[in-house]
Amino acid sequence: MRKPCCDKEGTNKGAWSKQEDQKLIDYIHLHGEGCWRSLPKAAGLHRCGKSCRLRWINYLRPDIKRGNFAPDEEDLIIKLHALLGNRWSLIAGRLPGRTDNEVKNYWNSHIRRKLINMGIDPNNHKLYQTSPLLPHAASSSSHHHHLNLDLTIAFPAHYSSSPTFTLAEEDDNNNNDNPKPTSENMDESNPTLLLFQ
DNA sequence: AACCCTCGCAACCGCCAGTAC
DNA sequence: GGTACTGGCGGTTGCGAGGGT
Repeated sequence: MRKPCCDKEGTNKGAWSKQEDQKLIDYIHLHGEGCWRSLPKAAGLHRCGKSCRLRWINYLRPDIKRGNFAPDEEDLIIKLHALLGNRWSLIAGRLPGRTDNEVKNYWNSHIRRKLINMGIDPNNHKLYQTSPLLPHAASSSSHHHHLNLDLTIAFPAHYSSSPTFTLAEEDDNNNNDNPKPTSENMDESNPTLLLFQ
């Protein structure tokens, strides 16, 4: 049988040093990604393979876009989250240069709070029935999420500033863990999902 | 100046599906 | 066919920075 990916004894943990980063970068430039189990030893790193993978994927990869999220990126995250839920890797896959960890962190630290302040429940993207912040939200919510009859856009009316897009092409190619909504499985409160059939 | 609190982010942990043995 | 390992994912934690008192 194979050996475990790493023995926890004798491995560094916590923040990466510049030297460790450089060793990892140099090794991957020479040998490419993959085989994370054997990489630490081969690269001279006292790290778990998993830790190396994470460091590379989330921080060292040359194609990573760093810095603030643009408004359209934020918009897209909100929309994708409304469709996919907390499937950060899928969401990040649609934002070039962004990692799932970054998207997840940005959601939890910025967007989530922003939606709450707008009176929107970040879990289901519906307006709160009763909001301490927006006392009038209860009356307006019944209009918003039950009467979204705009079939050209797949999101609730409170996301109206956003551009339209479709997931259809990827679903056709590979994606069976994101089954297309059907009249059987769709949420009746969200009629717009029918667009993806 | 010192202390406390909050926030953002990097990194870890545990779980799971796929797959090698 | 069963077991163990790998790679990937989402949830969570912990630390450092910055702001407030």
